[in-house]
Amino acid sequence: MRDPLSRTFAALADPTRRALLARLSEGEANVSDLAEPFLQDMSLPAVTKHLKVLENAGLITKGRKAQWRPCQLNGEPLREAVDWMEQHRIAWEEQLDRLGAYLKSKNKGTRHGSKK
Amino acid sequence: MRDPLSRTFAALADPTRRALLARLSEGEANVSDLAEPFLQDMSLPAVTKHLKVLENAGLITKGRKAQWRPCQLNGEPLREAVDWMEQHRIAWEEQLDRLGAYLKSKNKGTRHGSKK
DNA sequence: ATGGTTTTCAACCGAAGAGTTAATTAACTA
DNA sequence: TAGTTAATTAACTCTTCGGTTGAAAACCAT
Repeated sequence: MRDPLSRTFAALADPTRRALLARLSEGEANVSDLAEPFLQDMSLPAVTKHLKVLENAGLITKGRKAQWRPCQLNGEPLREAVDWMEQHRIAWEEQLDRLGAYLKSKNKGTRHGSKK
Repeated sequence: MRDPLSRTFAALADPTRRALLARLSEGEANVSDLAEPFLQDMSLPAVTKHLKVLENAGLITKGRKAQWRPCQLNGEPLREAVDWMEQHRIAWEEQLDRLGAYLKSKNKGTRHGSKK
């Protein structure tokens, strides 16, 4: 079994699941509501499985109202994933900045980039 | 073949690959440098494959210097992925805000939550 | 040319993913 | 009780993933 961050990213690595999340970011919805746009492409059990993946990743929670399962988005895992990415993306940008500063300082003493 | 966003998330859904990226966010490194911490857990070709996945996702670029392949992080796909996530995470938080506002307004007229 | 490094390629294997259909569960409704 | 709707489970197929080992490629140094 995988660590939470891996499960989050794996869950996001599928366009159908991202579309489900996008739909849920507009508000709660039942399984059949969520499935409706996909039923020409895949079966209902396929959607159920996708929702299970999202649930296992903690990205959604499923309630119960009679025979319906109202699903809600849960943003917390998203925040953690964003945090991980930002941390390294920012480090990457700092590298670029240092490179830029280096190239600048290299041309400082020696006028317009004359060699040596 | 998959869309770029899916490839990015899929590439991030593995702890080895995230560790490789973390290492690269501190600066450029060769394949064998990158592989070194993992060689007790897996073979060198396994690391090569992971790097290939990262490269195909556009998260790293590989240069060549003699027989070495200096790898660099590329943060752009990270930014796109973060954008996608933030967009929906924020929508989710606005839901919470609306819910909070609703609960607040519900208790406005009727003193301390008396029921009807 | 020979030999040593660094890295990749090829072929294979088992496990996990994403889909199917058919059957089942769980709740409501007449 | 019988029927309907919503959703899940089971069993199966096919593909992709993550790893292996062994060989090959590419480059440098003697």
